[in-house]
Amino acid sequence: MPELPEVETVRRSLAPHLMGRKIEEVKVIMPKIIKYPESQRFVELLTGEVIQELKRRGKYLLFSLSSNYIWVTHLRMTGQYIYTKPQVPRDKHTHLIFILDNGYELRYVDIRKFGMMYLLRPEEFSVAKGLYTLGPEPLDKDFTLAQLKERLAGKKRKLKPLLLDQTFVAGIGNIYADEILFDAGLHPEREAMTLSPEEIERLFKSIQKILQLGIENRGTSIRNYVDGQGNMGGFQKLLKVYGKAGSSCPVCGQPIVRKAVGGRGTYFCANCQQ
DNA sequence: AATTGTACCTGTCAGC
DNA sequence: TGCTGACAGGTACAAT
Repeated sequence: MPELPEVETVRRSLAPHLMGRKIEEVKVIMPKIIKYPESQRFVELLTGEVIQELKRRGKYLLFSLSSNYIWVTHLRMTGQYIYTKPQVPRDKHTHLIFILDNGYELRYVDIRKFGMMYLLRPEEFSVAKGLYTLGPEPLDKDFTLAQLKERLAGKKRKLKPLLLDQTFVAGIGNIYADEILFDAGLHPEREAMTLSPEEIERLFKSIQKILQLGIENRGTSIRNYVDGQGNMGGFQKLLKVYGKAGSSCPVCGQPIVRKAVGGRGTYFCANCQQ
């Protein structure tokens, strides 16, 4: 489900409620969500910890704790964190519950159970391989046009799979990849090394613009996504190509097409995107 | 080394 | 009404 703008929205919606909160109890209903350490150890270590800060890196949420441990979560397709009062009925896909010291609890809900959690010391970071190998953060100052140019050079790969590769750039998923490529006027099957300097600049600007717009609109809710308070996002109203096969391109009026590219459903305008 | 395919799960929707 | 298959905001790991 959640890509960079959704994870950032979850972070922002939870941070004010969780900062300084002590975790009084951890209830594990579905141990397989916990990847490391073993679930009993995870519970022992997390119980009594105080949440200091809530950070994001790519699509990962990072809770820094009062000890030097970091609680790492990836929501994958359908993971949600819900901050709520205990008396509110639980969704049947609630897999972990974190009881807080202020009468609230944080629930981890995940229909497809693809999500994962780790509790790591800084020197153990490589245990979460995907986090360890993450590429540059696209909205950070150190993500530059020159850097993108360099990373694209000599790459024969198609743009769509490249944007989805988290070691290339962190945080872009299937929705935003399609919206970025439409905004940049670039075909999802273009080989990366064939881009002109002017096209690379368009891609660079569209990556930042579309992700920023996604955050400003509190993410995209098509199926399951909600933030930490259970609120839907608004960016689904602004999508131009994703999920719009058969409707007309907002720029030229030609029909939007759907095609599998690198195994993922891909939407684009074959006229505007070359 | 770099791609591509497959597995992990549950739910929904279209077509018969 | 079922049933069946395709598809879904993702990535780890195996196989080429």
